[in-house]
Amino acid sequence: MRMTGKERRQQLLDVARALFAEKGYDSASVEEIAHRAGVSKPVVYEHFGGKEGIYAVVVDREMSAMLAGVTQALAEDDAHPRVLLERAACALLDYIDGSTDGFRILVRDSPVATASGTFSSLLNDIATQVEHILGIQFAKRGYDSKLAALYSQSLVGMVALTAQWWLDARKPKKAEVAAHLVNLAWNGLSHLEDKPALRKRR
Amino acid sequence: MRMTGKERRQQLLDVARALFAEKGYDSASVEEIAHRAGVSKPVVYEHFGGKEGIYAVVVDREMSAMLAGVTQALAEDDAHPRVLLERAACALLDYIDGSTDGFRILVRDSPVATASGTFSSLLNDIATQVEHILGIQFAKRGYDSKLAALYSQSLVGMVALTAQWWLDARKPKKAEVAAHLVNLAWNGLSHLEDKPALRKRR
DNA sequence: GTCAGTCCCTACGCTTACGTAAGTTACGGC
DNA sequence: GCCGTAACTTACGTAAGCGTAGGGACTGAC
Repeated sequence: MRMTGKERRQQLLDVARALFAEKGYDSASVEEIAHRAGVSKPVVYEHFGGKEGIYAVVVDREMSAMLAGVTQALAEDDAHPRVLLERAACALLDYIDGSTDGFRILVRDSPVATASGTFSSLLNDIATQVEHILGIQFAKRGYDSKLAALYSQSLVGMVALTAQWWLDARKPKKAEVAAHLVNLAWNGLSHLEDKPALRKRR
Repeated sequence: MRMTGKERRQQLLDVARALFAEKGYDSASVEEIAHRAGVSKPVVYEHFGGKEGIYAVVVDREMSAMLAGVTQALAEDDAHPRVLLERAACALLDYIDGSTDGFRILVRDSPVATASGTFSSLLNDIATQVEHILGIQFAKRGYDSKLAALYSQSLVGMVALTAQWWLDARKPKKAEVAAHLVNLAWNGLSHLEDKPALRKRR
Protein backbone atom coordinates (compact mmCIF):
# COMPACT_ATOMS: atom_id res chain seq x y z
CA MET A 1 0.00 0.00 0.00
CA ARG A 2 2.79 2.40 0.81
CA MET A 3 4.37 4.05 -2.20
CA THR A 4 7.25 6.35 -2.92
CA GLY A 5 6.48 10.02 -3.46
CA LYS A 6 6.78 9.96 -7.22
CA GLU A 7 4.65 6.87 -7.57
CA ARG A 8 1.90 8.27 -5.37
CA ARG A 9 1.97 11.56 -7.20
CA GLN A 10 1.58 9.87 -10.53
CA GLN A 11 -1.18 7.63 -9.25
CA LEU A 12 -3.06 10.62 -7.85
CA LEU A 13 -2.78 12.38 -11.18
CA ASP A 14 -4.18 9.35 -12.99
CA VAL A 15 -7.06 8.99 -10.57
CA ALA A 16 -7.82 12.70 -10.61
CA ARG A 17 -7.83 12.83 -14.39
CA ALA A 18 -10.35 10.00 -14.55
CA LEU A 19 -12.56 11.59 -11.91
CA PHE A 20 -12.48 15.07 -13.41
CA ALA A 21 -13.38 13.58 -16.76
CA GLU A 22 -16.26 11.71 -15.19
CA LYS A 23 -17.76 14.41 -12.98
CA GLY A 24 -16.28 17.73 -13.94
CA TYR A 25 -14.30 20.04 -11.70
CA ASP A 26 -17.01 21.16 -9.32
CA SER A 27 -18.59 17.81 -8.67
CA ALA A 28 -15.34 15.99 -8.13
CA SER A 29 -14.16 16.11 -4.54
CA VAL A 30 -10.63 15.70 -3.30
CA GLU A 31 -11.97 13.24 -0.80
CA GLU A 32 -13.05 10.96 -3.61
CA ILE A 33 -9.75 11.35 -5.39
CA ALA A 34 -8.01 10.29 -2.23
CA HIS A 35 -10.44 7.46 -1.63
CA ARG A 36 -10.02 6.03 -5.11
CA ALA A 37 -6.29 6.13 -4.65
CA GLY A 38 -6.72 4.18 -1.42
CA VAL A 39 -5.39 7.05 0.60
CA SER A 40 -6.64 9.89 2.77
CA LYS A 41 -7.16 13.55 1.89
CA PRO A 42 -4.06 15.19 3.36
CA VAL A 43 -1.91 13.17 0.97
CA VAL A 44 -3.45 15.05 -1.91
CA TYR A 45 -2.84 18.36 -0.16
CA GLU A 46 0.72 17.34 0.56
CA HIS A 47 1.41 16.76 -3.11
CA PHE A 48 -0.60 19.42 -4.88
CA GLY A 49 -1.58 22.01 -2.31
CA GLY A 50 -5.25 21.75 -3.03
CA LYS A 51 -7.95 20.96 -5.51
CA GLU A 52 -7.03 23.71 -7.95
CA GLY A 53 -3.46 22.58 -7.74
CA ILE A 54 -4.04 19.04 -8.88
CA TYR A 55 -6.53 20.20 -11.49
CA ALA A 56 -4.01 22.65 -12.88
CA VAL A 57 -1.39 19.96 -13.25
CA VAL A 58 -3.81 17.57 -14.94
CA VAL A 59 -4.98 20.21 -17.40
CA ASP A 60 -1.50 21.46 -18.11
CA ARG A 61 -0.30 17.99 -18.99
CA GLU A 62 -3.22 17.32 -21.27
CA MET A 63 -2.87 20.69 -22.95
CA SER A 64 0.76 20.04 -23.62
CA ALA A 65 0.15 16.55 -24.95
CA MET A 66 -2.59 17.65 -27.26
CA LEU A 67 -0.93 20.82 -28.50
CA ALA A 68 2.29 18.97 -29.06
CA GLY A 69 0.58 16.56 -31.39
CA VAL A 70 -1.33 19.14 -33.34
CA THR A 71 1.53 21.59 -33.45
CA GLN A 72 3.85 18.98 -34.81
CA ALA A 73 1.28 18.07 -37.42
CA LEU A 74 1.12 21.69 -38.54
CA ALA A 75 4.83 22.22 -38.39
CA GLU A 76 5.94 21.55 -41.95
CA ASP A 77 5.49 24.92 -43.58
CA ASP A 78 6.27 23.66 -47.03
CA ALA A 79 3.66 20.92 -47.06
CA HIS A 80 0.52 21.27 -49.10
CA PRO A 81 -2.32 22.84 -47.06
CA ARG A 82 -4.56 19.88 -47.62
CA VAL A 83 -1.91 17.55 -46.27
CA LEU A 84 -1.50 19.81 -43.26
CA LEU A 85 -5.20 19.63 -42.67
CA GLU A 86 -5.14 15.88 -42.88
CA ARG A 87 -2.23 15.60 -40.53
CA ALA A 88 -3.87 17.91 -37.99
CA ALA A 89 -7.16 16.03 -38.07
CA CYS A 90 -5.37 12.74 -37.61
CA ALA A 91 -3.29 14.13 -34.77
CA LEU A 92 -6.37 15.32 -32.94
CA LEU A 93 -8.20 12.05 -33.36
CA ASP A 94 -5.14 10.14 -32.27
CA TYR A 95 -4.94 12.19 -29.12
CA ILE A 96 -8.60 11.73 -28.35
CA ASP A 97 -8.35 8.03 -28.99
CA GLY A 98 -5.34 7.67 -26.77
CA SER A 99 -6.36 10.01 -23.97
CA THR A 100 -10.12 10.13 -23.90
CA ASP A 101 -10.40 11.30 -20.32
CA GLY A 102 -7.97 14.12 -20.95
CA PHE A 103 -9.93 15.37 -23.91
CA ARG A 104 -13.17 15.26 -21.94
CA ILE A 105 -11.59 17.43 -19.27
CA LEU A 106 -10.25 19.93 -21.75
CA VAL A 107 -13.63 20.35 -23.36
CA ARG A 108 -15.45 20.98 -20.09
CA ASP A 109 -15.50 24.29 -18.28
CA SER A 110 -12.54 25.44 -16.29
CA PRO A 111 -12.99 26.15 -12.57
CA VAL A 112 -12.86 29.88 -13.14
CA ALA A 113 -15.23 29.23 -16.00
CA THR A 114 -13.54 30.36 -19.17
CA ALA A 115 -11.69 33.31 -17.68
CA SER A 116 -12.88 36.70 -18.87
CA GLY A 117 -16.04 35.43 -20.47
CA THR A 118 -14.27 34.14 -23.51
CA PHE A 119 -14.59 30.60 -24.75
CA SER A 120 -12.60 27.60 -23.69
CA SER A 121 -9.01 28.71 -23.98
CA LEU A 122 -7.71 25.45 -25.33
CA LEU A 123 -9.70 25.47 -28.52
CA ASN A 124 -8.68 29.08 -28.90
CA ASP A 125 -5.05 28.14 -28.67
CA ILE A 126 -5.50 25.64 -31.42
CA ALA A 127 -7.58 27.98 -33.51
CA THR A 128 -4.83 30.56 -33.22
CA GLN A 129 -2.33 28.17 -34.70
CA VAL A 130 -4.68 27.26 -37.50
CA GLU A 131 -5.30 30.94 -38.06
CA HIS A 132 -1.61 31.48 -38.60
CA ILE A 133 -1.33 28.76 -41.21
CA LEU A 134 -4.49 29.88 -42.87
CA GLY A 135 -3.42 33.50 -42.87
CA ILE A 136 -0.34 32.65 -44.87
CA GLN A 137 -2.35 30.76 -47.44
CA PHE A 138 -4.95 33.50 -47.62
CA ALA A 139 -2.33 36.15 -48.21
CA LYS A 140 -0.76 34.00 -50.90
CA ARG A 141 -4.06 33.81 -52.72
CA GLY A 142 -5.15 37.37 -52.26
CA TYR A 143 -8.01 36.71 -49.85
CA ASP A 144 -8.69 39.06 -46.99
CA SER A 145 -6.37 37.70 -44.34
CA LYS A 146 -8.52 39.15 -41.57
CA LEU A 147 -10.97 36.41 -42.36
CA ALA A 148 -8.47 33.76 -41.42
CA ALA A 149 -9.70 34.02 -37.82
CA LEU A 150 -13.23 33.26 -38.84
CA TYR A 151 -12.33 30.31 -41.00
CA SER A 152 -9.97 28.85 -38.44
CA GLN A 153 -12.69 28.94 -35.82
CA SER A 154 -15.00 27.19 -38.22
CA LEU A 155 -12.49 24.49 -38.98
CA VAL A 156 -11.57 23.88 -35.37
CA GLY A 157 -15.21 23.78 -34.36
CA MET A 158 -15.95 21.34 -37.10
CA VAL A 159 -13.23 18.96 -36.03
CA ALA A 160 -13.79 19.40 -32.30
CA LEU A 161 -17.51 18.69 -32.30
CA THR A 162 -17.15 15.79 -34.66
CA ALA A 163 -14.47 14.42 -32.40
CA GLN A 164 -16.75 14.60 -29.40
CA TRP A 165 -19.49 12.89 -31.30
CA TRP A 166 -17.10 10.18 -32.38
CA LEU A 167 -16.05 9.75 -28.77
CA ASP A 168 -19.46 8.26 -28.04
CA ALA A 169 -20.39 6.85 -31.42
CA ARG A 170 -17.13 5.15 -32.40
CA LYS A 171 -18.93 4.05 -35.51
CA PRO A 172 -16.71 4.79 -38.50
CA LYS A 173 -13.08 4.03 -37.92
CA LYS A 174 -10.74 6.82 -36.96
CA ALA A 175 -9.05 7.11 -40.31
CA GLU A 176 -12.38 7.22 -42.07
CA VAL A 177 -13.61 10.04 -39.86
CA ALA A 178 -10.48 12.00 -40.61
CA ALA A 179 -10.95 11.42 -44.32
CA HIS A 180 -14.50 12.69 -44.23
CA LEU A 181 -13.56 15.73 -42.17
CA VAL A 182 -10.97 16.65 -44.71
CA ASN A 183 -13.41 15.90 -47.44
CA LEU A 184 -15.91 18.41 -46.08
CA ALA A 185 -13.39 21.07 -45.22
CA TRP A 186 -11.52 20.79 -48.45
CA ASN A 187 -14.12 19.99 -51.02
CA GLY A 188 -17.19 21.49 -49.42
CA LEU A 189 -20.68 20.11 -49.66
CA SER A 190 -21.01 20.95 -53.32
CA HIS A 191 -17.94 18.94 -54.31
CA LEU A 192 -18.13 16.07 -51.87
CA GLU A 193 -16.29 12.99 -52.96
CA ASP A 194 -18.12 9.75 -52.76
CA LYS A 195 -15.38 7.77 -51.08
CA PRO A 196 -12.78 10.18 -49.76
CA ALA A 197 -9.35 8.90 -48.89
CA LEU A 198 -6.44 10.49 -47.10
CA ARG A 199 -3.63 11.64 -49.35
CA LYS A 200 -0.79 10.90 -47.03
CA ARG A 201 -0.51 8.27 -44.34
CA ARG A 202 0.54 9.52 -40.90
CA MET B 1 -40.56 47.09 -4.39
CA ARG B 2 -43.55 44.83 -4.09
CA MET B 3 -44.59 43.14 -7.32
CA THR B 4 -47.36 40.91 -8.48
CA GLY B 5 -46.64 37.21 -8.79
CA LYS B 6 -46.25 37.17 -12.56
CA GLU B 7 -43.99 40.18 -12.58
CA ARG B 8 -41.74 38.75 -9.90
CA ARG B 9 -41.59 35.41 -11.63
CA GLN B 10 -40.54 37.01 -14.88
CA GLN B 11 -37.98 39.20 -13.17
CA LEU B 12 -36.50 36.20 -11.40
CA LEU B 13 -36.22 34.35 -14.69
CA ASP B 14 -34.42 37.29 -16.28
CA VAL B 15 -32.02 37.63 -13.38
CA ALA B 16 -31.38 33.90 -13.20
CA ARG B 17 -30.68 33.67 -16.91
CA ALA B 18 -28.11 36.42 -16.67
CA LEU B 19 -26.46 34.86 -13.64
CA PHE B 20 -26.37 31.34 -15.04
CA ALA B 21 -24.84 32.72 -18.21
CA GLU B 22 -22.22 34.56 -16.19
CA LYS B 23 -21.23 31.89 -13.68
CA GLY B 24 -22.62 28.56 -14.81
CA TYR B 25 -25.02 26.37 -12.92
CA ASP B 26 -22.83 25.27 -10.05
CA SER B 27 -21.28 28.59 -9.21
CA ALA B 28 -24.52 30.51 -9.32
CA SER B 29 -26.31 30.51 -5.99
CA VAL B 30 -29.98 30.90 -5.26
CA GLU B 31 -29.09 33.55 -2.75
CA GLU B 32 -27.44 35.69 -5.40
CA ILE B 33 -30.36 35.34 -7.74
CA ALA B 34 -32.63 36.55 -4.97
CA HIS B 35 -30.25 39.33 -4.00
CA ARG B 36 -30.00 40.65 -7.55
CA ALA B 37 -33.75 40.69 -7.76
CA GLY B 38 -33.86 42.68 -4.53
CA VAL B 39 -35.61 39.86 -2.77
CA SER B 40 -34.81 37.07 -0.33
CA LYS B 41 -34.31 33.40 -1.01
CA PRO B 42 -37.70 31.94 -0.08
CA VAL B 43 -39.31 33.93 -2.87
CA VAL B 44 -37.34 31.93 -5.40
CA TYR B 45 -38.40 28.70 -3.74
CA GLU B 46 -41.98 29.87 -3.70
CA HIS B 47 -41.96 30.35 -7.45
CA PHE B 48 -39.75 27.58 -8.75
CA GLY B 49 -39.37 25.04 -5.99
CA GLY B 50 -35.60 25.13 -6.02
CA LYS B 51 -32.45 25.76 -7.97
CA GLU B 52 -32.99 22.99 -10.48
CA GLY B 53 -36.50 24.23 -10.97
CA ILE B 54 -35.61 27.71 -12.05
CA TYR B 55 -32.72 26.42 -14.13
CA ALA B 56 -34.99 23.98 -15.90
CA VAL B 57 -37.42 26.73 -16.81
CA VAL B 58 -34.67 28.99 -18.09
CA VAL B 59 -33.12 26.26 -20.21
CA ASP B 60 -36.45 25.06 -21.53
CA ARG B 61 -37.37 28.53 -22.72
CA GLU B 62 -34.06 29.05 -24.43
CA MET B 63 -34.14 25.64 -26.04
CA SER B 64 -37.57 26.32 -27.41
CA ALA B 65 -36.65 29.74 -28.71
CA MET B 66 -33.53 28.52 -30.43
CA LEU B 67 -34.95 25.34 -31.86
CA ALA B 68 -37.99 27.18 -33.10
CA GLY B 69 -35.82 29.50 -35.12
CA VAL B 70 -33.61 26.83 -36.58
CA THR B 71 -36.42 24.38 -37.19
CA GLN B 72 -38.41 26.96 -39.03
CA ALA B 73 -35.39 27.77 -41.13
CA LEU B 74 -35.04 24.12 -42.08
CA ALA B 75 -38.74 23.60 -42.66
CA GLU B 76 -39.12 24.13 -46.38
CA ASP B 77 -38.38 20.71 -47.77
CA ASP B 78 -38.45 21.86 -51.35
CA ALA B 79 -35.87 24.57 -50.96
CA HIS B 80 -32.39 24.15 -52.33
CA PRO B 81 -30.01 22.68 -49.73
CA ARG B 82 -27.70 25.61 -49.96
CA VAL B 83 -30.54 27.98 -49.21
CA LEU B 84 -31.53 25.83 -46.25
CA LEU B 85 -28.02 26.03 -44.97
CA GLU B 86 -28.00 29.77 -45.31
CA ARG B 87 -31.31 30.13 -43.56
CA ALA B 88 -30.21 27.89 -40.69
CA ALA B 89 -26.96 29.76 -40.20
CA CYS B 90 -28.78 33.08 -40.20
CA ALA B 91 -31.38 31.80 -37.76
CA LEU B 92 -28.73 30.66 -35.35
CA LEU B 93 -26.80 33.90 -35.51
CA ASP B 94 -30.00 35.86 -35.06
CA TYR B 95 -30.83 33.91 -31.97
CA ILE B 96 -27.36 34.36 -30.53
CA ASP B 97 -27.43 38.05 -31.29
CA GLY B 98 -30.81 38.50 -29.67
CA SER B 99 -30.36 36.24 -26.67
CA THR B 100 -26.68 36.09 -25.90
CA ASP B 101 -27.07 34.98 -22.30
CA GLY B 102 -29.38 32.20 -23.31
CA PHE B 103 -26.92 30.84 -25.83
CA ARG B 104 -24.11 30.95 -23.29
CA ILE B 105 -26.20 28.87 -20.91
CA LEU B 106 -27.09 26.33 -23.55
CA VAL B 107 -23.49 25.81 -24.49
CA ARG B 108 -22.33 25.21 -20.93
CA ASP B 109 -22.67 21.96 -19.09
CA SER B 110 -25.98 20.87 -17.64
CA PRO B 111 -26.23 20.43 -13.86
CA VAL B 112 -26.10 16.64 -14.10
CA ALA B 113 -23.39 17.13 -16.68
CA THR B 114 -24.80 15.88 -19.94
CA ALA B 115 -26.65 12.89 -18.53
CA SER B 116 -25.23 9.49 -19.43
CA GLY B 117 -21.83 10.77 -20.44
CA THR B 118 -22.96 11.90 -23.85
CA PHE B 119 -22.36 15.35 -25.21
CA SER B 120 -24.44 18.45 -24.68
CA SER B 121 -27.94 17.48 -25.65
CA LEU B 122 -28.90 20.74 -27.26
CA LEU B 123 -26.33 20.67 -30.01
CA ASN B 124 -27.28 17.05 -30.52
CA ASP B 125 -30.90 18.00 -31.03
CA ILE B 126 -29.90 20.41 -33.72
CA ALA B 127 -27.47 17.99 -35.27
CA THR B 128 -30.24 15.41 -35.44
CA GLN B 129 -32.38 17.75 -37.47
CA VAL B 130 -29.53 18.58 -39.77
CA GLU B 131 -28.83 14.88 -40.09
CA HIS B 132 -32.34 14.31 -41.31
CA ILE B 133 -32.11 16.94 -44.00
CA LEU B 134 -28.68 15.79 -45.00
CA GLY B 135 -29.77 12.14 -45.08
CA ILE B 136 -32.38 12.92 -47.66
CA GLN B 137 -29.91 14.72 -49.86
CA PHE B 138 -27.33 11.99 -49.44
CA ALA B 139 -29.81 9.32 -50.44
CA LYS B 140 -30.81 11.36 -53.45
CA ARG B 141 -27.21 11.49 -54.61
CA GLY B 142 -26.24 7.94 -53.82
CA TYR B 143 -23.90 8.72 -50.94
CA ASP B 144 -23.78 6.48 -47.92
CA SER B 145 -26.57 7.90 -45.79
CA LYS B 146 -25.00 6.55 -42.61
CA LEU B 147 -22.43 9.28 -43.01
CA ALA B 148 -25.07 11.95 -42.65
CA ALA B 149 -24.57 11.81 -38.88
CA LEU B 150 -20.89 12.54 -39.23
CA TYR B 151 -21.35 15.42 -41.61
CA SER B 152 -24.16 16.97 -39.61
CA GLN B 153 -21.98 16.97 -36.52
CA SER B 154 -19.25 18.65 -38.49
CA LEU B 155 -21.57 21.32 -39.80
CA VAL B 156 -23.18 22.04 -36.45
CA GLY B 157 -19.80 22.17 -34.77
CA MET B 158 -18.54 24.53 -37.40
CA VAL B 159 -21.40 26.93 -36.95
CA ALA B 160 -21.56 26.63 -33.16
CA LEU B 161 -17.92 27.34 -32.48
CA THR B 162 -17.78 30.15 -34.97
CA ALA B 163 -20.84 31.61 -33.30
CA GLN B 164 -19.18 31.51 -29.93
CA TRP B 165 -16.12 33.16 -31.32
CA TRP B 166 -18.22 35.83 -32.93
CA LEU B 167 -19.96 36.38 -29.60
CA ASP B 168 -16.74 37.87 -28.27
CA ALA B 169 -15.18 39.20 -31.44
CA ARG B 170 -18.19 40.87 -33.08
CA LYS B 171 -15.83 41.82 -35.81
CA PRO B 172 -17.44 41.01 -39.15
CA LYS B 173 -21.11 41.78 -39.29
CA LYS B 174 -23.59 39.03 -38.70
CA ALA B 175 -24.61 38.63 -42.31
CA GLU B 176 -21.02 38.48 -43.40
CA VAL B 177 -20.25 35.73 -40.91
CA ALA B 178 -23.19 33.73 -42.20
CA ALA B 179 -22.00 34.19 -45.75
CA HIS B 180 -18.54 32.93 -44.94
CA LEU B 181 -19.87 29.96 -43.01
CA VAL B 182 -21.94 28.95 -45.97
CA ASN B 183 -19.00 29.60 -48.19
CA LEU B 184 -16.84 27.16 -46.31
CA ALA B 185 -19.49 24.52 -45.87
CA TRP B 186 -20.68 24.69 -49.42
CA ASN B 187 -17.63 25.40 -51.46
CA GLY B 188 -14.95 23.97 -49.24
CA LEU B 189 -11.49 25.35 -48.86
CA SER B 190 -10.45 24.38 -52.35
CA HIS B 191 -13.25 26.33 -54.00
CA LEU B 192 -13.52 29.31 -51.67
CA GLU B 193 -15.13 32.34 -53.20
CA ASP B 194 -13.34 35.60 -52.77
CA LYS B 195 -16.36 37.61 -51.69
CA PRO B 196 -19.16 35.24 -50.80
CA ALA B 197 -22.69 36.53 -50.68
CA LEU B 198 -25.89 35.00 -49.43
CA ARG B 199 -28.21 33.76 -52.14
CA LYS B 200 -31.45 34.57 -50.45
CA ARG B 201 -32.18 37.31 -47.96
CA ARG B 202 -33.78 36.23 -44.63
C1' DG C 1 -62.09 48.57 10.73
C1' DT C 2 -61.23 44.00 10.12
C1' DC C 3 -60.34 40.06 7.71
C1' DA C 4 -58.42 37.14 4.08
C1' DG C 5 -55.10 36.44 0.91
C1' DT C 6 -50.88 37.44 -1.17
C1' DC C 7 -46.28 38.78 -0.92
C1' DC C 8 -42.23 38.71 1.47
C1' DC C 9 -38.60 38.37 5.42
C1' DT C 10 -35.51 36.76 9.26
C1' DA C 11 -33.57 32.91 11.14
C1' DC C 12 -32.40 28.39 11.27
C1' DG C 13 -31.06 23.24 10.33
C1' DC C 14 -28.41 20.45 7.63
C1' DT C 15 -25.24 18.67 4.27
C1' DT C 16 -21.07 18.79 1.69
C1' DA C 17 -16.61 19.57 1.00
C1' DC C 18 -12.33 22.39 1.39
C1' DG C 19 -8.41 22.81 4.00
C1' DT C 20 -5.41 21.95 8.46
C1' DA C 21 -3.36 20.26 12.95
C1' DA C 22 -1.39 16.94 15.42
C1' DG C 23 -0.21 12.46 15.98
C1' DT C 24 1.23 7.51 14.01
C1' DT C 25 3.56 3.97 11.34
C1' DA C 26 6.99 2.15 8.15
C1' DC C 27 11.83 2.58 6.04
C1' DG C 28 16.89 3.27 5.64
C1' DG C 29 21.39 4.73 7.42
C1' DC C 30 24.85 4.15 11.12
C1' DG D 1 19.01 -1.78 17.61
C1' DC D 2 18.24 3.27 17.42
C1' DC D 3 16.59 7.51 15.10
C1' DG D 4 15.39 10.84 11.61
C1' DT D 5 12.67 11.35 7.67
C1' DA D 6 9.07 10.50 4.61
C1' DA D 7 4.47 8.60 4.03
C1' DC D 8 0.17 8.51 5.98
C1' DT D 9 -3.77 8.75 9.41
C1' DT D 10 -7.83 10.42 12.18
C1' DA D 11 -10.27 14.27 13.62
C1' DC D 12 -11.56 18.82 13.38
C1' DG D 13 -12.51 23.94 12.10
C1' DT D 14 -14.81 26.61 8.80
C1' DA D 15 -17.48 28.17 5.09
C1' DA D 16 -20.87 28.00 1.47
C1' DG D 17 -25.09 27.05 0.06
C1' DC D 18 -29.63 24.40 -0.33
C1' DG D 19 -33.94 24.15 1.48
C1' DT D 20 -37.70 25.26 5.32
C1' DA D 21 -40.42 27.07 9.35
C1' DG D 22 -42.86 30.45 10.99
C1' DG D 23 -44.03 34.96 11.27
C1' DG D 24 -44.69 40.01 9.53
C1' DA D 25 -46.63 43.56 6.40
C1' DC D 26 -49.21 45.34 2.58
C1' DT D 27 -53.65 45.31 -0.27
C1' DG D 28 -58.31 45.24 -1.24
C1' DA D 29 -63.10 43.80 -0.33
C1' DC D 30 -67.05 44.30 2.59
